[in-house]
Amino acid sequence: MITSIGNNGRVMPTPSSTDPLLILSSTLQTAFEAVAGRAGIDPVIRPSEHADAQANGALALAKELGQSPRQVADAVLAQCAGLTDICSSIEVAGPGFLNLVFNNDFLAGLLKQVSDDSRLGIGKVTKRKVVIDYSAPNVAKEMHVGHLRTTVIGDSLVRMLTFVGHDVIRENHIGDWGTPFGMLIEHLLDLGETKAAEHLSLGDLDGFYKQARAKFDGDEAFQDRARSRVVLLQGGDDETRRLWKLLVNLSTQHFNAVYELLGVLLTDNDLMGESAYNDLLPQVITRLDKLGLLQQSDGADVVFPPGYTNREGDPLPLIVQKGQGGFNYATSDLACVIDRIDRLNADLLLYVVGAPQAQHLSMVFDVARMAGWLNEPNEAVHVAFGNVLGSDRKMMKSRSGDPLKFIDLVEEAVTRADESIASKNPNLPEAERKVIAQMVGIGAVKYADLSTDRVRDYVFDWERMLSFDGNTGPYLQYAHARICSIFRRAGIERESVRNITPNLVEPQERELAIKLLAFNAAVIDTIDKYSPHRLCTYIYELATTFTAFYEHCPVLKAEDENIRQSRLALCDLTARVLNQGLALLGIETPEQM
RNA sequence: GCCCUCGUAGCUCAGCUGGAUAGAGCAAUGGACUUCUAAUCCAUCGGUCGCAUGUUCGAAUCAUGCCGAGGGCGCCA
Repeated sequence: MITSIGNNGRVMPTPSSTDPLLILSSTLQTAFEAVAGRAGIDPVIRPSEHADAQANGALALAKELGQSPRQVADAVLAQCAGLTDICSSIEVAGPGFLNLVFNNDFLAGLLKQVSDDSRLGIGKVTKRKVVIDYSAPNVAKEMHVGHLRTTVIGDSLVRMLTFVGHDVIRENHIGDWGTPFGMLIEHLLDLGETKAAEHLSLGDLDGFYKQARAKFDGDEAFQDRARSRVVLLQGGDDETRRLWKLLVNLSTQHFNAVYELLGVLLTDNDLMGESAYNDLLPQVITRLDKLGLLQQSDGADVVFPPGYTNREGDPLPLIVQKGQGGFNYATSDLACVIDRIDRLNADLLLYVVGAPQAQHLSMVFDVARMAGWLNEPNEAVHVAFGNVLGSDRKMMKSRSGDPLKFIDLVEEAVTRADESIASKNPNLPEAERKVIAQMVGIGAVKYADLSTDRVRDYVFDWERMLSFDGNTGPYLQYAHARICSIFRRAGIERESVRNITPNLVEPQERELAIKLLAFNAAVIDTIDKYSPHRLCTYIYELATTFTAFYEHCPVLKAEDENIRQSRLALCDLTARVLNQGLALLGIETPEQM
């Protein structure tokens, strides 16, 4: 099954789609075009509160045709005689809307198609080579809540992009280079390698960093040592490189432990730290110079991309080589663009980086375009996210006060989940409960982060994150667990009901069917905007629609065997979509909780 | 001073490719459990969609200007 995306990023309907709204859209388009007497009319199909769907196209077309919207709607309706296999009812309503009610057999047939499809109706898209830059913790620094966002959002985008058929390259651009390493290496030497290794392997990266920083700030002799150590490091001195590598390895071990605990896909193979681009940096300058883009400003080498100004209203430069001759992050970000496009042949570069970097990245992309390194159809996108705020609504900065350590956060979430499960389901053996608590606790943390619009600031709240009510991970997992429980209790294999075409009678059954068939659209929309919260909203709506069905439509106690079989099929498909949807967010679904 | 993002119910958030009466959850109130796991469901309560003007048949959604919050603005990354 192929769902193609047009160059406007929107989904174009294809006959093989299992999305009833798409099918309706392409079918009604013909009717609208017949009335308009020209091609390219959008019927403007939307979900509706007054019917299963509504077509708003008549209102827009009325002016062009010099008729009233209701006249246009009536004319379109007259063209829809052949639609009876899709819609059981079409009527004109209000100022000129077409209210459409789907034929039950049509919906049931689509459900069967989705059920027969291991991809649950999610089509593959035209393949692109995508490089996604996310997580990016700093060596010898603790991962904190800020890293949580980029890591969790990036991981979920990786899963979705891969699933729809893109070739995805993960890059973890760790901060493993630059001036702080002078002081870090000198501090390592002061402590002694063995003691430093013990210190760092305990995961107390911040303590190590702070000690080094304190010495640097208060001790001039140490400052001198640190500065000359940086020179040695950048000059490629063997012993210095060895010590540097030691620091990097100890840190990445810690990162890997966190990634594994979180169930994030990043591994050592994805490491592409700043140091990896070191050899490319001089080239960036020479190439910009050859292109005539390089200018001198206050002793630094800079490029002036148009459209940026500083406080005084003067053109704002992107500094690519400092007055002292050193490179900075602009240089290395430009090297990244070159490397990702030239060496990796990527055509889409995603940067899951905090919103405060917007101007910097925008300038880097502009300079890359000016230099001809980034051309259509290749594109770079800043997948920006907002700050993590405390309950006081102030930014949670690692500097000020006590930073919330990543690992402590996850452990507390798991502990709380464990306590909840123990109290709600005391018969569950402890070993099983521990496994489930891990899924629930970590799922809660991830879902809390993913379920709000990423560009907005995010209020970090223990209570809400771990609450088992409302739009939370545990609620969704619970809906899934309840379905599994039905099958477990009845001793029925899930696979055994997959040859059944459901019979949709009750309103809750129809609602559930329509929601299930919207999965593909939700995933495509989520990817189109790089906004996981859209998928979260869909899954939450699916779960609430399911629980309404669950309350109103008895499954195992259904009045006859056909209804029972039909409802079992609906349950199974719902569980599969919940499971797949949450999997695309990087969240696991326990079978009981 | 300039630029960017955000402003929706008491709280936390959806909705923003313009469509009918703006939706959830939490909190508050009232119901439904010898259960297909009540970690749930149903109902009630709660909103000048920051303000104003404009575009349009139609604006929470688009444009412009204000107000408020946060962020960014030359050698940290």
